[in-house]
Amino acid sequence: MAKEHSFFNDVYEVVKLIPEGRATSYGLIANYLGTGMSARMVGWAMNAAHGLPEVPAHRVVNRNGLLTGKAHFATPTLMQELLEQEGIEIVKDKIQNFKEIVWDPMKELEI
DNA sequence: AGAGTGACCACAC
DNA sequence: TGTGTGGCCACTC
Repeated sequence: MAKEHSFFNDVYEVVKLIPEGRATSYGLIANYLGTGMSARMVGWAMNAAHGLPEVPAHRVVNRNGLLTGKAHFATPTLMQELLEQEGIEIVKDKIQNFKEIVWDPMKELEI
């Protein structure tokens, strides 16, 4: 454990910065962190983020805006519920206006 | 130390 | 929601 400067920590920091009503994708985070970071690693980090309530993993979806990780939440519907609560429209586990609500750290944080 | 796996992404068919 | 394959890096056995 000893978090130190693991990759996960960086991912968590970015995810925590995601504003309400917005969402981002694994690839965007990976692209933002760059450095050998791959989208799979972001997913892996999220897997470790399971016990971190401070990390809104429900705001992280795949590039299509599809809630691929919903199965990993407490309940399969929890992810959608949380997102809808923030005003995000979801149909069939997919964010409708994803490209409009997407929060790209590379643009928002401007490296 | 080699192989398998993963909450992905991009490309080809 | 099309399906299949390769690639990416870290972790586990």
